[in-house]
Amino acid sequence: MPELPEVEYAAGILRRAAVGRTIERVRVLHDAQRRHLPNTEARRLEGARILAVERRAKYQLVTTSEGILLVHFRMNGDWHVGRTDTGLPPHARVVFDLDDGSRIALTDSRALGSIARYDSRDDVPLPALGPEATDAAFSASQLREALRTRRGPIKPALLDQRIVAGLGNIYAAEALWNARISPTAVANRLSLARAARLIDGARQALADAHRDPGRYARAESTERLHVYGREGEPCERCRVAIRRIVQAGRSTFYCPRCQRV
DNA sequence: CGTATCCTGACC
DNA sequence: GGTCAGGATACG
Repeated sequence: MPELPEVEYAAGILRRAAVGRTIERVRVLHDAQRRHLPNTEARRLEGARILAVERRAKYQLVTTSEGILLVHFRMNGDWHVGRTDTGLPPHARVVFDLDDGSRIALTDSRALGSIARYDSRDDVPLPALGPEATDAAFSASQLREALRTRRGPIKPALLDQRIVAGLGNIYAAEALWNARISPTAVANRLSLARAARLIDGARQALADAHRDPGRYARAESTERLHVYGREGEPCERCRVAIRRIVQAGRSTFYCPRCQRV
């Protein structure tokens, strides 16, 4: 489920459901999760009050009276909000029962996501992150500077959160289609004009998603995507067949005609 | 830079 | 049975 717009949406769900509440019970239901949040850590959270929920890139930071939780959904994570008197949702990995009878569960079929607790904000091991694509201060010259040492293709560089925070595999492809730039273009040879187009393209892709946050949960999942998952379909702009290639082990979809190197 | 890895599930 | 999946990281 999660790229940045989905994480933003999920963080809002969590904030509304949990801020101001006290955690009564924590269960960690999967070995992979237990590595991030051992039972001793989980127990420390019982009785903690949830004070704030913030998002940075695809991370969620949950401030509690007993430390900070660093949450990452990875490929499949999501929050499920329900009641403590009902059954657990499928793939519930970490479950928080709150004092108002509500229940927050991290659901994550692949169990690649994580929740970890740290004593204070300074202890949270957030990696180096570039500016958010949606940050109005993020400029073409900044992007060029960040790409200065990248001699490889632009698309894998866009997935590097140190360059731009928040773009994932889908929106990186969509951003490049919007900007009419080939995913194989050499990153550090991007002109200033193309860097500007790419930022606009990324903002457009994220804005399109923002208008429709629950999209991935529904059947028409790729309905509003221009290239992702559309191998063989005609490009909306030029009708040439969308192509799929693999870069850095990930699928890249693009139009070979209107996305030029 | 690319590749393997952490996991499970869906699909061929 | 094999392949693929929206992420990030440790490695070579």
